[in-house]
Amino acid sequence: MAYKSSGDGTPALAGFFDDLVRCETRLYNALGDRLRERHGIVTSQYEYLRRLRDRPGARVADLATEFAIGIGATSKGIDRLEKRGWVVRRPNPADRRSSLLELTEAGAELADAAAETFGECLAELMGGTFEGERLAVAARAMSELRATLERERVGVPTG
Amino acid sequence: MAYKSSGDGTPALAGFFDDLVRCETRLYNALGDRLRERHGIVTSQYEYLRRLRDRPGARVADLATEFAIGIGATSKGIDRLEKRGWVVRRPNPADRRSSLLELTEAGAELADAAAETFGECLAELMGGTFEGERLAVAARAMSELRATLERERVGVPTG
DNA sequence: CTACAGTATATGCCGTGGCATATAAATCAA
DNA sequence: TTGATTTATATGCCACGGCATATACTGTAG
Repeated sequence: MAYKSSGDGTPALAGFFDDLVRCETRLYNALGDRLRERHGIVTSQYEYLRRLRDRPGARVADLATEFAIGIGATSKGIDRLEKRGWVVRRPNPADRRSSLLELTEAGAELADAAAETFGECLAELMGGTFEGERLAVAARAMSELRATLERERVGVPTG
Repeated sequence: MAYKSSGDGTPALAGFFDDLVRCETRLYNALGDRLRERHGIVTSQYEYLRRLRDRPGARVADLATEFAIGIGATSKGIDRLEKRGWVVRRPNPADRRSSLLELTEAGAELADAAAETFGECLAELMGGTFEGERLAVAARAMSELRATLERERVGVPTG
């Protein structure tokens, strides 16, 4: 009878969600502060760059699906990176409606430098609390939750 | 030598952070969809209402600190709830610069109804993956990480 | 009491995302 | 082929948060 699923407001799940949101907010803010001061980008931009560095040739829709944000927002996000000279849209030979996205040389260099900052900062922020067994357990849980949410297409914005 | 703290990009922490952000985004979106259709509010507004229901008399700055968002944003968020008749700013007898925030009767009813929706939805979304021991372990980890981040005032916006 | 530093909040401008819609291209039906 | 439908993206309008600043008030030094 532990962990009732309703009626009592599922306090365990609600508490977990609350902690999840607060951790995400603070980490995202803190990483953004550091990335901004060192590289002039924010966390969401770092995520685009890293994704395109690791797997070039993605389409706008691929990024939108992965980040669970809208396609319009993704298109505008790529516009901003393109204007700054870090990303290029190359024609997609298989489908002229879409483009294949790639980092420019400057974009690749920025992605590498920002990844270094990102890793350092994350280690500073979480290294003390999260290491070894605790990190492994929490990471596995979040990974499986993520897989479930993605499989069921939970929380995908409209456009 | 496991879990190096830099150079290799701290893959374990980076992967965990990535999963954390994706889970948060999808859950926040999905809860917002449901709350919007049933009650005409979004997740962030639910969070204000629940907080004020559970602990009335908070000031704007108290909410900003708890949610790790700016004071300006919090003030505007409360404006919107006040315009809809769910929250009132009462004069603070101890300090005329600030107000004490309370739910109206309509606000309290909404908070209760929305909490029911919120709990149900969360159970649908996470109940399968997260129960029993796994939930307990992940919840403890996130709770301690949150406590650390709050203690060290990580990721607090400027204004 | 007065001046001044500090605090709490409100407001303006900007960037970013959601949603609706527009446009172009691919796909399908006949 | 032609027209209808679907798909992929771009764009416009709105809501919301960050940051800078303005305003009102508090506390303190003299």
